Amino acid sequence: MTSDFAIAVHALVYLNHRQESVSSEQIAENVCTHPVRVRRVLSRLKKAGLVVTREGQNGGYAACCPAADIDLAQVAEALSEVPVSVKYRTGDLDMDCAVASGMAGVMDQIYDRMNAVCRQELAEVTIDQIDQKLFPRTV
Amino acid sequence: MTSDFAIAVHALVYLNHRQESVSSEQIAENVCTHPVRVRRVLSRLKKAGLVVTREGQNGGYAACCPAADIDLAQVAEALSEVPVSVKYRTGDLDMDCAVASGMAGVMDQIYDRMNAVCRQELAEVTIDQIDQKLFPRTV
DNA sequence: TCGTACTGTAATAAATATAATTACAGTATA
DNA sequence: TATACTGTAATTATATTTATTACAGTACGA
Repeated sequence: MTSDFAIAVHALVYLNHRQESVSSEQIAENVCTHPVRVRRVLSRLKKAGLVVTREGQNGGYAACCPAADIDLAQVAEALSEVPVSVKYRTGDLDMDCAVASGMAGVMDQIYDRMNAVCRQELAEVTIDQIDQKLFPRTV
Repeated sequence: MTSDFAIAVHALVYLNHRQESVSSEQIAENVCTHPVRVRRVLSRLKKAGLVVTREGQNGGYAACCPAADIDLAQVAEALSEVPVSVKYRTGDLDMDCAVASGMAGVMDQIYDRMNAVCRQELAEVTIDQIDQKLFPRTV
C-alpha cells in the first residue's frame, strides 16, 4: 500500500466533510503534504469519477457522490493500488534448480491471495463510515 | 511485506529440499542475493526455532522440523513482518480539525484489519505445500 | 474579454529506505 | 589447532519516495 492511498482517502473524507470546492493548497494543508502531490493523486480520482474539479477562481476539488457510495476498494482501484507488493524476486527463472527458478512465481501467487482478501476488507469500508468514526453521531 | 520474507521462505523451501547442512554462500547462490543477507535473515529464523545451524567445517543451516509443520504465518512472525505497512501518516495529531488529527489513526485500523486477514492467508500455506508445487508428485 | 486563480504534469532536487559489500570476532568441527 | 563456518557491525551503493520548482492550459468572474 503506498502513501498515495492514504492521501486519497484523507482527501475524500475531507472533501466530503467540507461539501464545497477546495483547492489543492487547502487540502495539502489538512493532509500535511505538498499541493502538487495532492493534485497528482486527485487527478487520478477525478479520472475514476470519484471527485470533480473546477478551475478558475474559487475552483478546486469537490466530492461528487454520496460518501456512502464510495468504498476504499474503489479508491484503491482508481490508484491501481496493490496492498501487498514485493518488488524483490528471489532466484532466477533461468536457473536449473526448480526451487531457484520457481520460488518467485510461487511467492507471487501468495501475494495475489493476500491482495484478494485485502481488497475484500477495503470494500467493507466507505468514506461515510470513516466520517462517522471521526464525527460520532449521538443516537 | 519486505523482501526478507521472500528470502526466508525461499531458504526454508531450499533447505527442506536439500535435507542437509547448507552454507549461507550456497543458499545465497540459490536465492540470488548476498551471503550476509542470508545470514541476517536465517539467524532470526534460528532464534524462532525454524532452522538449526552448525558451525565449523561442513556446517551451515539446516531444516529442523517437518516442512508440513511450518506455515508462512510463523515465518512472518519470526521476522516481525507486517504485510501491509504504510509509514506515511497524513495529517497531524495536534491540528484542530478532526479529519486532520484523526485520519492517521483511522487508516492504522484499516491496515490492521488487512494484516489480520493476510496472516490468516499465510497460515494456510506450509513449506511442504510449496515444495509440492515446485516438485509435483505423481499420484 | 481579460486577468486571475486554479488544475495538470514534467522535470528536478532532496530525503529516505533498501540492498550489497567489507570486515572481523567468535565457535564448533574435523 | 587450523579451518570453515555463523553473527553482526559498519560502510557504501543503489533505488525509491517525497518535496519542490516551473509552467502550460483553462474556466471563472469582474
